Amino acid sequence: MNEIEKFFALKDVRVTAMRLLIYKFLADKQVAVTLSDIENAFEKADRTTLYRTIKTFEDKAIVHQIDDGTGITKYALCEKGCNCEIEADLHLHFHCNNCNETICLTEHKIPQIKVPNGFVSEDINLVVKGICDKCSGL
Amino acid sequence: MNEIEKFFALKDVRVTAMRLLIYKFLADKQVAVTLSDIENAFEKADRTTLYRTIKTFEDKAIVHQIDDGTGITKYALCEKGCNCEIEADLHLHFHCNNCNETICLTEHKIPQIKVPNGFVSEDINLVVKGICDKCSGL
DNA sequence: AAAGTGATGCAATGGAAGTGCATTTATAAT
DNA sequence: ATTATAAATGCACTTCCATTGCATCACTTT
Repeated sequence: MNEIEKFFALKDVRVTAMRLLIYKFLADKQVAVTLSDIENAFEKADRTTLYRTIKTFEDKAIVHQIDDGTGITKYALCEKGCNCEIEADLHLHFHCNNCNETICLTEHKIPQIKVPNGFVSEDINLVVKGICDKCSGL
Repeated sequence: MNEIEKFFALKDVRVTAMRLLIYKFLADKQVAVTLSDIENAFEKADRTTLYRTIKTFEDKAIVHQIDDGTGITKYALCEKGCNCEIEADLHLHFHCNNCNETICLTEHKIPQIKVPNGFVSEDINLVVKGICDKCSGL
C-alpha cells in the first residue's frame, strides 16, 4: 500500500486504477485543470467517470473547485496549507490572460473583507487576472 | 431627446426601442441579471438580440459582466462610482446563497492584493457568498 | 431616392454539466 | 471459495447557456 493509497483510505475514498491515475495527473500539474484537460489526458476513459471521480475527490476534500471567470470550472489538488473548509484559510487564484492557465497561490491568503450590515459572509472567491511569471518574463 | 438617449449618444450607442427597454429594465433592477432574466422579461424579443445588445452595452462600458460562481454570467449597469476599466475602482459582488441574487456592492472597494514577483495583476474578481440583508433578517 | 451601415430575427451549432440505467468490479459476509 | 452487497464505470441522453452565420429590416447619409 503506497502513499497515495494510504491517503485515499484516510479520506475514505476507495482505491481504483482510474482514481490513482487521475490523482497522479493532478499532482503532476502545477496548475488547475478543466474536465476537458483530464479527458484529453485519458482518452480511453469515459467522461462521466472522470466527472464523477472529480466530484468524489471534491466531496472528500481532495481537490477544490476553482471558478476563474473563464466560465469553465477548474480543479486543483488541495495541498498542504489548503484547508478548503475554513474561510480564513482560503487562498486566492491567479488566472493568466496570456497562457490561460490558472494557478493556486496557496501562500497568499485572502484579506479580511468587510460586508455591509445584514450581510453574512460564508465564502469568498478571489481571482486575480493578469500575466503570470512565465509569460511576463520578469 | 431624453436622458437615456443622451447617455447612449455619449457612449456612442445607437438608440433603438429595444435598447431603451433593456436599459430601463436593468436600471430598475437592483441586482445583477442573467440573459435568461432579460429573456423572460421580453418574451417578444429574440434571445440573440438581447445577447448582442448586452454585448454592445458591455463594449461601451454601460454594463459590466459578473461571474458570481453560479456558472451563469450576470450583468449589471455600471453606476456612478463604477468605473470598470480602472483596476483600483473595482468593487466587489455579493452572491446570496439563499435567494440566489447577486448584488454590486459599489461602495466596497477591493483591497490591495499582493501577487508574487513576476506576476502582473490586471484585473480582480472578488465575489463574497453568503446570506444577503433581505434573507438574513438582521 | 439610393446606397450603405448597423440592428434584428431565425436557425443552428458547440461546449460543458448533469442524470438514468445497465454492467462490471471490488468489498463484505457466509 | 462462493455468494451477496455495494460501489465504480461506461454508454446514451438531456439540458442549459453561449455563440455564430445569414438573411432581412431599419435607419442614416448623401
